[in-house]
Amino acid sequence: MASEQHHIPKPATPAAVPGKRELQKEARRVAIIDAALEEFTAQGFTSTKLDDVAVRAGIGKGTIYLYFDSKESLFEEVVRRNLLGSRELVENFVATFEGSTAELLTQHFRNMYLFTQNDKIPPLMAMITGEAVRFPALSRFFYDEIIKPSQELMRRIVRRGIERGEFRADADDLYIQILFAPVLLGALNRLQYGAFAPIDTAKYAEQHIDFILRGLKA
Amino acid sequence: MASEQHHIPKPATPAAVPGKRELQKEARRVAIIDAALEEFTAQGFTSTKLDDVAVRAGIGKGTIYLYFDSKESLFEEVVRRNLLGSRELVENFVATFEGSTAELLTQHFRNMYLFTQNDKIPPLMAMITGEAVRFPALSRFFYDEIIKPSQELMRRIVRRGIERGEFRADADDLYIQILFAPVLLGALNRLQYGAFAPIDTAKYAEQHIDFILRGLKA
DNA sequence: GGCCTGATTGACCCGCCAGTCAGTCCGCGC
DNA sequence: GCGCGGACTGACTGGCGGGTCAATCAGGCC
Repeated sequence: MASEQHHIPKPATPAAVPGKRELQKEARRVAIIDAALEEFTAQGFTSTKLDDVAVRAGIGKGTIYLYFDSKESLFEEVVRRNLLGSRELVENFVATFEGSTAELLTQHFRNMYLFTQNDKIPPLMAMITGEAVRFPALSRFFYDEIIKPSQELMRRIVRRGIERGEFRADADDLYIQILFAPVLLGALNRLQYGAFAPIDTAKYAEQHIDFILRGLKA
Repeated sequence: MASEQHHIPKPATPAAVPGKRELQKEARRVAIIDAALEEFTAQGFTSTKLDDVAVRAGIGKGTIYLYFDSKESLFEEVVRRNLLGSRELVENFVATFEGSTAELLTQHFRNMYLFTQNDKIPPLMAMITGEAVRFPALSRFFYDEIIKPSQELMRRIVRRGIERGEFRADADDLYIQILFAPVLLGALNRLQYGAFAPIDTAKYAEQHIDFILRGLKA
């Protein structure tokens, strides 16, 4: 604070030459988030010790605080990183699909099931559900970023089917959650009861898709 | 004891001192469980302080330990008390129903929706989901006592429909979760997103029931 | 009233852990 | 190779909360 910047040592083209430290920083950040995901999903938010996160990430605890303000903000970042993703990709797929809407719906649901097969996802969902009461802001974020767009996309598919005469017209105001629910619940069930009541996800998915098509057809 | 301030009991324990200690004990037990339910569902398991439970129950913290071994066993008892219940009643209703299976199914689902309308239930479900990782035994208990019987009952209804020629025969090996899921997810959704994305549960329920009947009919 | 016994209490103990910061390390520019 | 400054560390602190227990209270009985 004693001096204004009388000497700017910044070298040329900082973007082109990341430098060892720059690379390190992003790698650290990712390592912390990954480690935190592991710990949070295994222990739950409150029971997770930042010491354990640090050990898993191979760093000292203090370092976490160079990258994140608090345990809470780390948690939010974990959710953000792991759930936001392929939205554009999926929307594009739906927008450009050329076959029948039944096929589109089938493929779309298969994709969703594939997504929830990722081992990280169900524990994350469970955690968000469990912590929802104490993190209403997180619920809101989750709704705005994941749930709502997914519902809108699904609604678009249903409308497409109606317009083409494939689906019954009064499906237009159907609560989209009714279509979705088995995907999400299936994921949670696998997590909670999978050990002693295993589910054949492929069969489950096909039955579900078949069920939906029956329910929607004109 | 010179400066002993009279520790007149709180508003609790009015003049009513008719019964014996036995009655008092059961009442205390219930009071603790009720208070714990409130706190657990509002704060989550780990964040709930037994001091707060005690205050809410109008007793001292030490008293909780006269009735329960630990915070954990109190938690399990809360779940037990609030979710086990009307099983016989419901099974009897299904067993003796005389109308069409479509009517039976409709009524049964309406009952389930009614049950999940109880304000205690969704937070409890959310909590169980959230704590599942750390309490696998609770998951097991929950599955054996609630999920499995519910699924078996539903399966019986589906079979009844098939036998009477109302439902398609190949619905027999359908994953029952697919039918259930919207009920449970609806409850969780109301809890998590109800504040900013309200759901008309009655309409949701009717749409869901209609959807299921379409999916099942012969 | 006096006494016994079991119920109740809440101050206290103690381990735990989020968050801090003084000290150390090390890449980088010169 | 040298020293600056940012990156990193981990011992430490402060408070929190589960669980305990010595002290106290009160119902029941004579």
